[in-house]
Amino acid sequence: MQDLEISQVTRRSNLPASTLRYYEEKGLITPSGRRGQRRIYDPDILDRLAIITLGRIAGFSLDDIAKMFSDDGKPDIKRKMLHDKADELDETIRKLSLMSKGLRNAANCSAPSHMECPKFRRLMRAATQTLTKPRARKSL
Amino acid sequence: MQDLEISQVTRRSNLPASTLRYYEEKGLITPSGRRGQRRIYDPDILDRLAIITLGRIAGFSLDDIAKMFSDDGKPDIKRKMLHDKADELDETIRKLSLMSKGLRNAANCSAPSHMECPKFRRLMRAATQTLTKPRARKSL
DNA sequence: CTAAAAGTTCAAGCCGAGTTGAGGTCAACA
DNA sequence: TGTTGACCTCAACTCGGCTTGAACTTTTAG
Repeated sequence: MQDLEISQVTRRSNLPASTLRYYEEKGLITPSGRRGQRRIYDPDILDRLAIITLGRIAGFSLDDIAKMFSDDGKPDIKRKMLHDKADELDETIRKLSLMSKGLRNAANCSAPSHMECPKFRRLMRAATQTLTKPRARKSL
Repeated sequence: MQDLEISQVTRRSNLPASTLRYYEEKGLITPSGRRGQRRIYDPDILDRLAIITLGRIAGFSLDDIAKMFSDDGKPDIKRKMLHDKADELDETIRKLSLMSKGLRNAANCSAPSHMECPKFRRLMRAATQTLTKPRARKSL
């Protein structure tokens, strides 16, 4: 049997069943059918879940991710959206790199209070000169 | 006058006063004093807020950020923590880069349903092969 | 002197992203 | 045959990170 039960999906996606049901409720995924009352999934679901998870890591909201999937009329709109998301991401990456650099710097700096290290502070100020949209997170 | 009123801080940090008070309550910042009942801040606060904001962008929780600031006994513990955070960040950056690449790819792909583009899917599966801690976000 | 603007506290509310729990169903196996 | 375990629904709860609102107190400009 090709199709997956929810337990298989949870095992292979590393997401709890409650999350899968929640994603379904939000319209992010759809089981390919039911066997009795039980959901059955096409193996494709795993790719989709991977994309969703990655999107979450990237800081997108579930709604944003849903939009990326949606076939909303004009494909051009979607293309543009995807590009925009990518741009957003690149900007975030830029900042994260600075942050990482800053953290390592602070770790190696011998200033009395590490976080007050002048080098570090310079980096940080530079990094925040373009204000963006961060995202709050919960561990997965 | 060297010291800043809360309104100056909000203007220069781009954070609402309510957030500043909230950060204070959480122990992330401390006003240098009060003039009457009103908080006054040392200009240094701006660096600190920049760091906090950047940390948030990077996906750290306020608690994590507080720990980065804290002078918890052994400086070695902190050094290690900072390095660990930086590593975490680098891993996130790696994934974000993949995601960005994937998005641009999908945007340019002419597969009927972009998100189902095989190239994209391959990228995504690759990207999630190491499962990490993402973070949920709110716009700032 | 007075009225508006800018602050303050404190409790309650909001949102996203799930998680938890009570109570029910169903299939399989000893 | 019955009990176990995997699944189901639905509502309620949690948690982090703020925001909002009511009620009150300065500060400052005219």
